[in-house]
Amino acid sequence: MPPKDKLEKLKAFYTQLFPITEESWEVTRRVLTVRSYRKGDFLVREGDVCNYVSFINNGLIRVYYLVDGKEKIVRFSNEINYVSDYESFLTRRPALTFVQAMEDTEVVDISYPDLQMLYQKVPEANVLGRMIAEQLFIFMCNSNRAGIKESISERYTNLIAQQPWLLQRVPQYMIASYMGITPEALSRVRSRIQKKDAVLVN
Amino acid sequence: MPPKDKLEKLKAFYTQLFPITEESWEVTRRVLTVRSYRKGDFLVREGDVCNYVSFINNGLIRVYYLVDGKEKIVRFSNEINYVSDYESFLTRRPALTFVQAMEDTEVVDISYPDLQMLYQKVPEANVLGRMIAEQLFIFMCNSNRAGIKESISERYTNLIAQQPWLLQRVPQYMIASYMGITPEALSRVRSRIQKKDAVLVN
DNA sequence: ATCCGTTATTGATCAGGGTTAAGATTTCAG
DNA sequence: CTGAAATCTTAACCCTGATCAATAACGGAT
Repeated sequence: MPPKDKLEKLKAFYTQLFPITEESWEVTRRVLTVRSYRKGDFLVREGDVCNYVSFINNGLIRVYYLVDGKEKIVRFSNEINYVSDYESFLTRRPALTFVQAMEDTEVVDISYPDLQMLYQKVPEANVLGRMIAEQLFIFMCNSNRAGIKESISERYTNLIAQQPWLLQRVPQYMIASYMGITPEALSRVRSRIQKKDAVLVN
Repeated sequence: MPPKDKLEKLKAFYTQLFPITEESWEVTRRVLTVRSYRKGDFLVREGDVCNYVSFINNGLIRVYYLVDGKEKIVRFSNEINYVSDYESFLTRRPALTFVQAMEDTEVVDISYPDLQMLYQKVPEANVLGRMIAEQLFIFMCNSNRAGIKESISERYTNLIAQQPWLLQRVPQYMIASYMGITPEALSRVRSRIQKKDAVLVN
């Protein structure tokens, strides 16, 4: 069982979503594992069946597809968030993504069998599992909509407005990949934005 | 309370996901409503807060964004599936989509407050709610991946392989919209595919 | 059968992002 | 501080799908 101080963030995350009784929490604690990754380590590789859902205590992780030798990033997850190839985790089929630490990262994770056990033994687990799936769904709706309704320069400005830490912690060519364009295209977009800003200032 | 025969498909859908006790089902039945839409009717309009999740007994429904006066279809749902602006439903914020019947359609729906009541009173409801959110998530992963990994002609051939009924029930310009391209572009893709097929036959 | 509105096809041109290549800038280990 | 690797920028050209426009095919109503 992991030490209490490593679980504080996770417990706060939970209780903010749904009140959990002390007994339920004690049952849950027993199946949690603290794990550390170094920058560059893989949590999941394409072809693995993803066996864990990981709550990030600190650090930064990216999820990407490899298409014709090129990385197509689909998600960045940082501290106080979950990360997983949740699709592979749920379906028990080989992952089609890579999940990689971009910084030294500490996570608290739970295995698939342990989570199924919790779903049976701890009633609140189902509520939490439902809410987490719902939040994932809402997040995906948002990023889908960004792809459909926004121009590339709008997407970029919105992205850095919503997740300003990306600019500090993620190289631009990965932000480009996340936006579905090449680094060159993003560079052009940025210079256009800068020129427009300059005009507005004058 | 709706007549039993209108709920058979829904009950079969549920029990296949998770066994539900007769008592729980009786509680659930009481809050279900059968509703009919004519071709062209809207279940949700942009700006409405979506108040229902609807299970489709029969018919066909599309969900789309309106961008610069143009419809961008994001989902087709047919019988034995759910439809809703689930994002608006969950967040209780105005919908950003339109949800419209493409054929005369009969649904069984549940309102937001009734579903919250079920989540509190009927333990299985949380399991079902979790599983439905998980399935939605998996579905979105799949369509995201199609957009990322597949060429347009691959997407088209996969689409009609996976959902052949689309071809019969949906005009091509809407399939194009669903694929994120113009009707003209889809028409050209189709003619290219046909030529290739012809070559293979000879 | 005919008409009209809808849907599908085809062609010409255009625009935006991809590709390639070169150079500039930043980062960081030694 | 220095040099190498990684990252970012800029420019030229290319290619795919968008746009615009005209025509053809289809489908339902009379």
